[in-house]
Amino acid sequence: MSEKVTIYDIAEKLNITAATVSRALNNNPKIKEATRELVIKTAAAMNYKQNKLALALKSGRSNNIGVIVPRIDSNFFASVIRGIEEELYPHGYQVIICQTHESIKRENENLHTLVDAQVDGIMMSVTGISDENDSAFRNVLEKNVPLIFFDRSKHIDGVSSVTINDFKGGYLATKHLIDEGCRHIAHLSGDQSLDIFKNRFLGYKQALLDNGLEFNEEYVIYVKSSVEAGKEAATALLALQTPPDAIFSSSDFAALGAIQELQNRNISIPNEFCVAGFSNEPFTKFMELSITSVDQSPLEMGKMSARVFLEQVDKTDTIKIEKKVVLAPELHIRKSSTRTNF
Amino acid sequence: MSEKVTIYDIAEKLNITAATVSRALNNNPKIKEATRELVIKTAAAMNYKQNKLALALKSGRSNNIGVIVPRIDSNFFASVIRGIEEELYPHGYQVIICQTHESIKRENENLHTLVDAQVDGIMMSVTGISDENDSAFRNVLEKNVPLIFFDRSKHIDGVSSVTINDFKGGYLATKHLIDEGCRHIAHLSGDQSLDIFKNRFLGYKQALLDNGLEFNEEYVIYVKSSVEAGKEAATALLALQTPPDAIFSSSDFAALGAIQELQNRNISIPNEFCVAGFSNEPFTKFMELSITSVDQSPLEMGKMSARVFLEQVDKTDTIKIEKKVVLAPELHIRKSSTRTNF
DNA sequence: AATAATTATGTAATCGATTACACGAAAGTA
DNA sequence: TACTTTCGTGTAATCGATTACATAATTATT
Repeated sequence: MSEKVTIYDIAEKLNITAATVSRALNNNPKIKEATRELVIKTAAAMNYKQNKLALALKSGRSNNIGVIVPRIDSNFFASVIRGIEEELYPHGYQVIICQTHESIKRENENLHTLVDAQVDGIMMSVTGISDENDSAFRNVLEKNVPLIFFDRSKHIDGVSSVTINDFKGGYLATKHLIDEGCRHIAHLSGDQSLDIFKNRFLGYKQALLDNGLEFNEEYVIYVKSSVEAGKEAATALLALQTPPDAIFSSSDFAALGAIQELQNRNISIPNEFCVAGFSNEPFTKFMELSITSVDQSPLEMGKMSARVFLEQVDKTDTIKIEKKVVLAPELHIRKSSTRTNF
Repeated sequence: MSEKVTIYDIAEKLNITAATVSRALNNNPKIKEATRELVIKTAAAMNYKQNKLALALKSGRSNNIGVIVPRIDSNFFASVIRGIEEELYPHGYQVIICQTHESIKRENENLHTLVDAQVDGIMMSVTGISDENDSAFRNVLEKNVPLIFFDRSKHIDGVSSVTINDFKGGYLATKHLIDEGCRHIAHLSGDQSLDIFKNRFLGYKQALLDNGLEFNEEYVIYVKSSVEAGKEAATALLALQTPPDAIFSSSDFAALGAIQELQNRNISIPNEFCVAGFSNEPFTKFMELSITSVDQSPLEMGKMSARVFLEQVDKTDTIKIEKKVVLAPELHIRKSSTRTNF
């Protein structure tokens, strides 16, 4: 019942060769129409299924693509993957997922494993901890496997990327807080080895300067993306001689933590204090005190990454294409920063 | 630079045959120690990488497993996948993900594609819309591919499953609402073709009966898992002659919608009305009015599914193993249902 | 020293599909 | 009729690794 039917079985039954069967099934124009029909009919009758592994070995293409993310159970990464899968599904690619848990070692292992498995492309969000050793990336490129960074990117020749304009995102959020009347705006940033955090920070800074506000080193705190870290940061900021009256956080989770801490101290949001986050996590709009946040359009980012991959694959691999797509961030203004509503 | 090194290249360089190289690399005991060392050293020097596709073709095992879920961008499914990936990583399996978007057609396509790609196992959460045609599942089993259902399961011979005790989850949540003094408890259920919803419903019903409360057909509403559906359901319930004083929802999203609707009508939670949800989505504990919910331990569910798979793979495939693992649900009691705190 | 037993390696088939090349048959041309 | 094209199919190599079987080389046994 479970015996596999091969083109040889079909060939034997029809008294022809496997080559003819193969050609008939692949719509090779050199095959007589009658033969083609007969083969196709017989193949269907015998429940023939092409052996993808044999095809992969012969062609060197596995029809799999690999996706590497820090972790999959975050709404952002899961949404990007959703976008990738949906865009690639009609093209017959399967998506293999790998998690790094922010470990460089794991990232390198995943890169090697994917190359060894002969995936046709790799899309990834790099892990934070900077590593001078680019050998794993180089290995990918040397094997001519298209590599695309999304969101968290690195500057490596030959690698395309799909990111959002984090500078603009930081700028928009900060400008909005200024417009709401905040004058002492603090910033929760993240791992500075990642461009995304550096750029959000720079956008924040520029918005301050463009609007005649002083940039204050003390107002910048580097945190992990967690509720707890946000609480601690808020505590630290409130202990300053001149505490801020707003926070722009590079992480929605840290923003939530800060809000919780502020509320514990009976500081009224948004009247006394405004908060804006980044990523537009689903919970930001669910909260009773909904949280203003910068949307990164993860679904679109995933689809775009997939499209960039499709453009690169099958191209004459002599010409290296390096495409940089930058998506526009979108500020979602909500209660945590809307004084005009009150 | 990117030419692939094969065992033939190594063999040629050492003036031996590929068979010897293969045996040396696979620690075959029949190989002279000196030869083995020489081969291994040379392989490393030449930067040899085993061609996984060739191995897969020869062995019939791809070292890939497939995971099919309705969608990946839900915290629950993403967490299960995380668990699967983490458990399988040390064993060298790669995880291919597929989404059905609740479409039977898509589910069947995914099943066939995965079988065609010769995955070594499939783990999935079935899609709701019931389908009498089990041929896609049968195809998987006929090909001797281990199949494991998690969370949303179906009764099919030869298929193992990892679920939680949904009956108990429904019972616990309802009992808790009763203990808080609620006497008219409504229930938001889901697609009745899925066991998970039926069982949560049955648990709810049994808790009512065990505690001398009447089961009222009018109090049961079938909703989609969305905020909007929860709002509509709450509206409908409040329009009843005797409106309920509590809701046990099979979905956290619907529970949230109901809460929002109740708050809009200035109904005080939990004093006048209690609400409990299901799934323990991250946002339930983030809310200012945190939501009581039943936890399904998705990470553990994923890991357990992976373990069941590992037990089944490599077993003499004459003996069909069918394992049913039922995890215990855990009720997380929060503000939305805790009158004693007030 | 002759034979048996053991050990290490080579030969060739296999997994299933694709495809360059060869060749016979049919059709077209002079 | 004889010769060139065209068409359809067969032959056999290939992708890269594994492995049953055969054989050569070495060691053990009497």
